[in-house]
Amino acid sequence: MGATKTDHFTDKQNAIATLAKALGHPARVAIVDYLLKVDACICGDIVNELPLAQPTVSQHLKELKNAGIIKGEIEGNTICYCLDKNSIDKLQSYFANISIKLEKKKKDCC
Amino acid sequence: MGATKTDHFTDKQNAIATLAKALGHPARVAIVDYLLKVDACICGDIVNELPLAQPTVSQHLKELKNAGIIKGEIEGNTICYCLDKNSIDKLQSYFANISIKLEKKKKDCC
DNA sequence: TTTTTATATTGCAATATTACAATATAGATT
DNA sequence: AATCTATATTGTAATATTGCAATATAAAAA
Repeated sequence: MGATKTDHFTDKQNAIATLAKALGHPARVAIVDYLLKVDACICGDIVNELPLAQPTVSQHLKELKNAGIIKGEIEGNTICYCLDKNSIDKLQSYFANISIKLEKKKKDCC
Repeated sequence: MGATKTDHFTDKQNAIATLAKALGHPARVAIVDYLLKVDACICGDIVNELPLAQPTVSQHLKELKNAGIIKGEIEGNTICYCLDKNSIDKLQSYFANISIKLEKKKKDCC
């Protein structure tokens, strides 16, 4: 017990959950916001932007990368991290679809 | 250590993280999918739809409710759970906004 | 009123996450 | 080559999450 029962759900459900989970921490949302704000890929100063120690930031970046929210390559002693539009679009369309279905429904009982 | 440093981030970042975190588990995504599929609010049979024990499902429902993804009221020995369109829309517009900004960018270095 | 039915709560064990100090790594600079 | 700089990894402690058995709760049905 304690481990998520991933194999009992559909691939799509797991995929959405993985992406959502990656953004389920304010530091990682902040990283995404920062990547958008600077409008660039090379963000060597991201550690200075967050109220967290360098290893912690590195760990959060790793999780975002593992989940597919960002992609990045090592370039010497700097890093090139970019948002992966494909993943963002997956989330966007998932929620847009829900929203549309809720709009049609209107049986607003709660 | 171990606790999330919530107070170091903006309210919006925390709000998005809370909503995303709630959907960061496939069982909770499955619950959302099911609420959409049945197109109704009263979903007493949700326990039978998931590969999890009743207390576990109850706990996931509680987390979805705490995060604001669903709203619900107790009605006798059945439950009326609905998706909260407001929360879904928050997520949808957050990701739509990111997507639009990424579209404009085009400096696809990674 | 007793029983049934459906959901919630409690308690607990297994696992995962969060955070950081210390250290490693590797390209850039001198 | 030695040093600097930026990021990654390791190890570890604190906390959170996941899952379920056992139990509680409360309205409905008998």
